[in-house]
Amino acid sequence: MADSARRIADELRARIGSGELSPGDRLPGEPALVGEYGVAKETARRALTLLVTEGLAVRKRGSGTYVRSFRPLRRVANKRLSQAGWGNGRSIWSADVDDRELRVADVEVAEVPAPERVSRALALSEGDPVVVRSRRYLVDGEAVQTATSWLPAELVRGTAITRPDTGSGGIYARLAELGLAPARFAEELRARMPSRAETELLALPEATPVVEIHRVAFTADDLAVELNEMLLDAGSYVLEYHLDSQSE
Amino acid sequence: MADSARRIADELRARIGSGELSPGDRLPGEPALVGEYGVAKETARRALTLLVTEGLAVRKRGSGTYVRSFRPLRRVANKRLSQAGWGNGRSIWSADVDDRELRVADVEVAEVPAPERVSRALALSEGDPVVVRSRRYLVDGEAVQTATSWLPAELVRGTAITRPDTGSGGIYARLAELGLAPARFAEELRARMPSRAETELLALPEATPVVEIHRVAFTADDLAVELNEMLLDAGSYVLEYHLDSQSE
DNA sequence: CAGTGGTCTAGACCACAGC
DNA sequence: CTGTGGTCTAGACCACTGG
Repeated sequence: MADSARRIADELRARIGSGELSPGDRLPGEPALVGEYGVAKETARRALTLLVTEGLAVRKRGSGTYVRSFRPLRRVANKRLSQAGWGNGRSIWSADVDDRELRVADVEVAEVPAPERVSRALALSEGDPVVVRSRRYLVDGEAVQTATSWLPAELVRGTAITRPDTGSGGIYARLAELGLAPARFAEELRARMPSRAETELLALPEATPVVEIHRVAFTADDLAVELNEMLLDAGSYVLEYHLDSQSE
Repeated sequence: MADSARRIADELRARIGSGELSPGDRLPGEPALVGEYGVAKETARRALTLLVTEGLAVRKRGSGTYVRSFRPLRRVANKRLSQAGWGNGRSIWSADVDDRELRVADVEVAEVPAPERVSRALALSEGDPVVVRSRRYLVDGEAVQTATSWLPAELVRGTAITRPDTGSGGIYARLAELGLAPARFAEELRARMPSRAETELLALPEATPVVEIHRVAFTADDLAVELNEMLLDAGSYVLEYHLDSQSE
């Protein structure tokens, strides 16, 4: 009788793995498990919680618990290289490549003193003025990513970068016009569980990690011109990188 | 009285955020919370569970619940570029850069028919023979990563690649000797919650995501010579990539 | 409206850590 | 041994979903 919750979860997991239960299907509910296995409601609940924390199921209040589906977007960090000779035999995760479109929402712009981590990344002094641009990206009306860009205010003041609509080509086109075209990027990634606030911001299902990406853009002269802090719903993305050799 | 668990978690989270409780500190236990807040033990437990699922705390059976610490390794995907002019103002997450050493353990080698996803990635036919090399990486005796490499058996049969010890320089040096030096890599990443088996394999704390990396190595002639499937403890890593321009 | 998940209580017994 | 977390029960009430 020990570990009833685990045992029930194991059986349900096996039914998911075997394909008997497909993504989107409704799992047996709490009352059903109470009946089938003769356990208390809280125990049935715990069994379902195990699946939820493994990312295998999502709960829908008032409706049921469902097998989760995974339909990621593909984020290609370096688009140029990706068009070259990589067609040999790739694509491990199939992704709805480009049917769905990223839409930008909730753009906000402000000028503030640089927080410590930002001044460090941009090689400024703490408190130096920076322009902050934050926005969210939606797919099919659902938030999948937030992004906040920080740029040295001295460099971009008076340009379209300080306005919500940066015009055709976006920030990087404007930087290029200033003679500050980004030539290199450094990305740092981390995956972790979201805070409560982040869970609400991205409307994340339970047990969904986030990927935090910090990207610094450098000009050809190695001047740091932008720090972009992104937060991605890990369940919505496959990230792709293409690297030249000597890479390990 | 509504949402007691959430309220208690909020207070504890604030005490962690303010620095009153530091990484490694012991949180008030379940009995303590029962006393302080006048709730049932299960409710106190739920409060702590909230922090655990946010990755802010870890439970130690028979001992207590502790504020979690985050001391990641830095995995630099392209080492060569990283030594160049990136010193301008980097390093958003401080990481114990290179004090700690990755140690390889549990190396296993076998020759098997290629599973579907492997044959696809390597542009083989399903069932074609492949050499599989799997191993785990330990830091301070703790598993932080597993890796499984798949190589076309026709290419590498009879070489050191089919032996546990591949010799100096590893797989890539041996491939180079065969005229199959990797010139490019394609990496695909995904972050997700681990299965139970993966949790045990990597001895993961609760609420720790994993990062799954699939990397295909190509020769200069665009021949796919290796698929490496890696699984990283997300709490142990910061991933770093360096990209040239046109990268978005 | 009935059925679902969401939260909570008060109690029980167990397994493990550390003194 | 005592205190900690780990699991479970039996019941209660609430909030939301969908027909």
